[in-house]
Amino acid sequence: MPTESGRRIPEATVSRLPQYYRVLLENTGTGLVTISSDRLAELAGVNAAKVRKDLSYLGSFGTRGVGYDIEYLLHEIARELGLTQDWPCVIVGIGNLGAALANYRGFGARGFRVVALADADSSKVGQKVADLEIEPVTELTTICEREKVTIAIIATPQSESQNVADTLVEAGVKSILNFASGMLSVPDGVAVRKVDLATELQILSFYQLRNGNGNNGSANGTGPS
Amino acid sequence: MPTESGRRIPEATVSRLPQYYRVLLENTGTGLVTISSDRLAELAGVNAAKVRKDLSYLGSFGTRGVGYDIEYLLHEIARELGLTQDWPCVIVGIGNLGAALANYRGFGARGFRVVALADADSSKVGQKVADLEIEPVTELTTICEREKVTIAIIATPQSESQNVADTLVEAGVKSILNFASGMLSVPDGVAVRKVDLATELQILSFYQLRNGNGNNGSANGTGPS
DNA sequence: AACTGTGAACGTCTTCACAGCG
DNA sequence: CGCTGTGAAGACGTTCACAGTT
Repeated sequence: MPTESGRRIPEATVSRLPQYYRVLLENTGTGLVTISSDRLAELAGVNAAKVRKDLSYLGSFGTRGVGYDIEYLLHEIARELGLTQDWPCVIVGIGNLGAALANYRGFGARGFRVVALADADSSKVGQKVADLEIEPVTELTTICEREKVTIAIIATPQSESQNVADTLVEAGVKSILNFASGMLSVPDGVAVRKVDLATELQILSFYQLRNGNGNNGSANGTGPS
Repeated sequence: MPTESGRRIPEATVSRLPQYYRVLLENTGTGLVTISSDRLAELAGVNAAKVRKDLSYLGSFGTRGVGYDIEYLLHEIARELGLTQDWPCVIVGIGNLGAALANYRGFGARGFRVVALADADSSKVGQKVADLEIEPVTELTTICEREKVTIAIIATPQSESQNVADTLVEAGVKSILNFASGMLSVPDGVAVRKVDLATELQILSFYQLRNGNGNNGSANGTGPS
């Protein structure tokens, strides 16, 4: 895992930056100019020391005795996460979930525009979902090039997911969000994040058995308050 | 048999058990009776030592020189995860995502039955989705009691999510899968897992910027491959 | 010989506690 | 004084390497 510059940001920190970002966004327009690590921690549901350490990886732009300038911090996090850029996305597999994702307005931060939809089912091809026409998955390479796709969302059945991923990688896509249940093999340099509903439910099931235990998964997760 | 006193299973292990379970399921009916940690690791996309250590927390039921009996292992993992039981689920918030989840056949393991749907929008109440009639969210407490709901899925806008969670907790629900973007405050003893699409995309965006970096997320979390 | 089970080493993440600055 | 930034300690997770078992 090569790191290009001296400033290596731990993975755990990266996965929390979006939470801080959201909290900060919700605090703009409230008249508040600064926010303390304590307050930010409370709103994001984490420990204050963790907030300070996380932010210190981006540089030290808090003011002692005062806190962090909200606007400035937002800007810095956005820059670090690449939210100042436009990332055209394609969704592959327009079933229930794929269609819901296509329509999902809550993709939150701007910059993630769904620019194309693809499906293997020829009876779906040509239909419109969220103002986009579904294209045949056989055209995936062409689509990625035409739309300069950088992020792909796979919402196909698991049986197709590896093939789709291979095609995407071939077409130069470097980031994949995978909703299919299996693991994807991709070359180094391609990032994959997985969202698996069955897995989440099974983990909850475990903690349900062990009740009275406030534990939960942390990775993406939420801590018990 | 190993030390059997403290059977505490690390959280990281719990979050991988569903993956092993899925892989094992896919290997039933292939004539194979046993599987080695090496093979299981390869299929699950993890390190073999990790597989052995993870499974050793459940007890030691591999056979040296041979591997693990697939059927037996499946049974043990299912028992540990509580997949032998029935967990009635309610989905709150039947928008695009909630409806897709209601229709989602891929909830994978049996046992997670969606038994009720609720929404705050009165124009949706009474409509049928996935053969279930949408009920008013004001009835949530009644619904949970009537259906003996153990797991709730929140797919409402963030603004409603905390209220919904409070009601669910009040009604005795101990496990929540949260698709809304914010954090939920819940008492100890209630498990929350969060799935946030915007967060996932933002994390991918980060690694997109730092390209050439072979990093990726693991099951839920973030773990370099 | 093949493979598991596990102590020990190592690396990463979290938390504490306080020095340092405004 | 209030709050950040951070070294150091500790908890947790992963990986190695090999003893032990069939």
